[in-house]
Amino acid sequence: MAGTSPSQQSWKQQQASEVLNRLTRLYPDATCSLTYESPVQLLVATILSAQCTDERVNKVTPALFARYPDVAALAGANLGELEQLIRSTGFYRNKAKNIRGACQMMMERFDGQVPQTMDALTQLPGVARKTANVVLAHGFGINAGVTVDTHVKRLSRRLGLTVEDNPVKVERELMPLLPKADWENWSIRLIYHGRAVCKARKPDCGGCVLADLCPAAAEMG
DNA sequence: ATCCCGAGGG
DNA sequence: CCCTCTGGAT
Repeated sequence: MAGTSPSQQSWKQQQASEVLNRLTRLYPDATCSLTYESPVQLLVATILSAQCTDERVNKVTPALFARYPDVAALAGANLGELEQLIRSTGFYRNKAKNIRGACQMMMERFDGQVPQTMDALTQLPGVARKTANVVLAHGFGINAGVTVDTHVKRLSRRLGLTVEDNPVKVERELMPLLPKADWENWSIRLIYHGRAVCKARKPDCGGCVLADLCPAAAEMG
């Protein structure tokens, strides 16, 4: 909603800044934890990461990329074989169809390359803003938006920065709170912290460096 | 709002 | 059993 007062917005900016400062000290070397060697491999790994841990994605991608290493190979993949290679990541029928379909579209419309704009990337099947933001930021160094996955949404809500549930609305609220150069730093470190401390089910507020400034910490413990 | 979907934890 | 994991399309 557009009912945010200037003082509330100012508080959110300071909150976001302090959160990022502390998490940067805690996770100084945080990076994308998916294994890949090219933009298309990053795109495929990111599609596979939907509702699945990156650790599990990294278990299937070595064999997957050995068999289908690039856009052309993936565009011509046998669908059943592709499904079996990625089966353990879940949603494997949709993911296989989307991976092959995205690579076929890249062959036909994008010169066999992974496109480098939000508009083009989100035309690919199985690619919306979250996946596109990851590819743009880590594959090409382009800060197009804030990557909002399940962790970023959960922590941003707990920290009092948004009450939205829709990831696109969460992203729209987060973007003005941070300098563009910090957008991906924000997402990466919230993901790290969400995995290790601020877990969905049983958050470890007692061991959290953000507890004193987190509105949700008092209620949880 | 619902579906896709497997694996691991509690 | 239930919930969660770097979502997206219908």
